[in-house]
Amino acid sequence: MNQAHQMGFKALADPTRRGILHLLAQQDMTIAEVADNFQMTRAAVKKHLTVLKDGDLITMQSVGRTRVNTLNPDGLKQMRDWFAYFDAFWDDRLATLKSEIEKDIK
Amino acid sequence: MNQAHQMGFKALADPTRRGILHLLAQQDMTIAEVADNFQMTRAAVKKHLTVLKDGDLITMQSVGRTRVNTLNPDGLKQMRDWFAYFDAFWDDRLATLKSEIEKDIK
DNA sequence: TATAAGAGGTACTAAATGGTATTATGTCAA
DNA sequence: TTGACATAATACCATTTAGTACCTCTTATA
Repeated sequence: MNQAHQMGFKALADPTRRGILHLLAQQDMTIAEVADNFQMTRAAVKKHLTVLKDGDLITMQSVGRTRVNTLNPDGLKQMRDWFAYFDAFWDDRLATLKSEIEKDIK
Repeated sequence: MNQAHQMGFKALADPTRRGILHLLAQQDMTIAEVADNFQMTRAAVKKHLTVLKDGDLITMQSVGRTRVNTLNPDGLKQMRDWFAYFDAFWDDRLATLKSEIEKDIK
């Protein structure tokens, strides 16, 4: 359950990888095309893509001799859903009520 | 902008820290109380709390000789909102449409 | 008031993990 | 077969994590 989020959150913890996700949100890209958008070697970019794949945030598909990387909406959605645990706090009125109750208890 | 998320995502990348957030969602806790819920030293837990604070996910308030840690809903909300960038993908119909269009292009 | 105990803060260290570059090897289409 | 693309292995350096030890500050009490 919570363990499923570990790879995903680790993948999101790097700014380069979040940048890659933004790129792939625009269009699918090969490794070389992704690498063109960053000042680092293709090998380094490839490892970031592997981390994103392990985090289930993208998928890879071989097309001829290239490999196309595609955003995985399901994986991203699962990450977003982790925050649902805190839904009770989003509503300011509920949060205020909660803190008032806690004050009374003390 | 995006930089603001860096500390937050780094804070969420650790399972212990996510566990701490779940604890604090139940009730505010001192450092010692948080540490009682994990099999690691108080010093280690304290460091995790500092990371969470730097990520704006919790707040700390000194009360006498104790320090009370409180969940920061605003910080969590900002993290969740990062995913809004991908809103176009949540809707399965849009995603399907997108992939169909791409097929046509190829 | 003096002092001991409790809570927290920090510096230092060691181990583990992560990021990148380099180099070498493999694969496939023109 | 050549060149573009991809993968694998290695090495080096930076960062992260957790533990130990010692420090300050607050509170309680002899």
